[in-house]
Amino acid sequence: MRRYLRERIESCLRSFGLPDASIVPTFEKPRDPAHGDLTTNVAMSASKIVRTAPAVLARRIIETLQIDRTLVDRVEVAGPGFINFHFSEKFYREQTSQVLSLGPNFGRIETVKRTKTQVEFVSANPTGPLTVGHGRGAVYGDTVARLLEWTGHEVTKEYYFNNAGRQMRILGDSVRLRYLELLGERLPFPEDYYQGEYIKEIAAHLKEQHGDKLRNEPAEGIFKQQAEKEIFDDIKKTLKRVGVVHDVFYNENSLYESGKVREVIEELRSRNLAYDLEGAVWFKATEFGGEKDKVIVKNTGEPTYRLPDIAYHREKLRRGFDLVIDVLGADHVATYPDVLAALKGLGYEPSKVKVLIHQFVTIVQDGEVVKMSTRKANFITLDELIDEVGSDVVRYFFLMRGIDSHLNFDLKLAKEQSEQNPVYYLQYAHARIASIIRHAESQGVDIKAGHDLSPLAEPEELALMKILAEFPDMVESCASSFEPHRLAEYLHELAGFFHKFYHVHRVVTEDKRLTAARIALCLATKTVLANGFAILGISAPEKM
RNA sequence: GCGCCAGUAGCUCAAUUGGAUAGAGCAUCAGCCUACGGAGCUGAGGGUUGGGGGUUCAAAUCCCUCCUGGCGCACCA
Repeated sequence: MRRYLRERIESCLRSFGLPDASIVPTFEKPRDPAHGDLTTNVAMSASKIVRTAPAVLARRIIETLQIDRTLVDRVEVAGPGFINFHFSEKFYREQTSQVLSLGPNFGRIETVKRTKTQVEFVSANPTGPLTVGHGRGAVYGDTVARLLEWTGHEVTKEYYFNNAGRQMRILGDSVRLRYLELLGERLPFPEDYYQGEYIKEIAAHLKEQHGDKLRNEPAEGIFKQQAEKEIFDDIKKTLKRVGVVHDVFYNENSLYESGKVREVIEELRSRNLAYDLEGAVWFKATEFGGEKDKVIVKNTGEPTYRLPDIAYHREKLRRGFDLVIDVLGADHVATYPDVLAALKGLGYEPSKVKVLIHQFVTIVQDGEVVKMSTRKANFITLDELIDEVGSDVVRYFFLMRGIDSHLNFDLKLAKEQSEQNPVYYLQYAHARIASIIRHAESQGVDIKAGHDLSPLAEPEELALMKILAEFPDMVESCASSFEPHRLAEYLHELAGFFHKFYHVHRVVTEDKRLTAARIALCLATKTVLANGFAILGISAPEKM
């Protein structure tokens, strides 16, 4: 509909002698329903170019405008120069029919050429269980991936990790020390080692399998391997519990083994973007507006994290992705400008990389803020959270808010209120519809009969049909702005419109025509709810 | 000191990305069950959008400045 109106108005502007693309009309849904179904401010933004008062220009536009009057009832100029469009009931009935005929695909954009897109998220190294903070990134990244899949992207969900390096060495040694403790040795356990219980469990498994034969094994051998394996298994299991499954696990080590890291250094050197100083290799970040140059290889010969990050992102673009999305926590804000700068320096298009940063989750338990640190193991794990409130609540809770805001997660409250969590408001609407349909069937109503929607004319029915029609635009706009929380809000509103409709009107009555029409409306609502839930990754219960 | 994010109702957060009278959920108060699910519906109170300046037809939204909180500012990841 937006596209149609835009095209009509553009042709109208052309007839006034305005060059193409000098003004692109945009539409929005007015806050106040009295202002119509869609509104445009085109007359206000064009008034300067045409040197005409906005209201006068708006009037000229609607006089010239040629549109299908069976779809649009009324066009009017209002306020300082808005042009408001009031759609016809026929239009909304057609949209609702669309929902029914497209079913689970309503809202999906089918394009001939799908954009090849990668979403990288979670990417926590296997040093411990996922925290609630990881959970936010996991659920958010996954939902962005789902939104993109719905809007013409071919999506690869990727997890980048590193099982080498200092932290993993410490992890292996932590397990070794716990293992030796189990063998009865009394050894000091360093404070900066991994304190969590899970380390002891891994050590216990090793003792079960190998007895005391590992007494003289080095930390980096079997201890580290076992730790990595068990922890990674747990991470994947946890992710799966909240519906997150990655397509690719990309190991940083492969970038060294294939020589990709070395290539990057050499290429940067040959482009005069890297130089040696005090035994280290530096990247000229200042060439790209950075504050200072950055070390990419330490004087020990070891690369900093920056270098493989650059190599990895270069590989992403080489792999042919048109759009690369990185979901990062706020603690990584400082890292990506260097990567983007290096990509540019290497001749790649940095605008293909979109970095989405989510703010931290603050856990509040018993009125106290719990600081999270994997090493100190005083965190609430994502797994524990799922145990407490369930996957649907976890996902919805994380998705309800914009990623820019700090998320205050009062654990006690989440546990106590899980019965009346906002997500139930949505799911209840779905279950209620399912129940109505069961009831209708028991009364002998043919659910699959054709849908003649013309008996629907009550305000609550029209309001419901209107909001159903907005779903595709909503999905598209949430996908392009990477903002799932707006979809969550939309679904909340939709559920509200349904509850109101239900409260005022009885669906199954003696009037067969009306019953059939209202059942169709119910089915359409159920479909849109279910489609929205599918994007958010929450279940659509038939019963609760 | 510098950079990024935020500051909106008692609390947690929205606000169609610059639009018309700033909205929801909890919480508080007052109502609604003889028929399809009351996990619902209706209504009330609650605001100088952190402060101040600016930009324009229009600012919670953009710019400047100050205040407060979070996260960063490694030859850690």
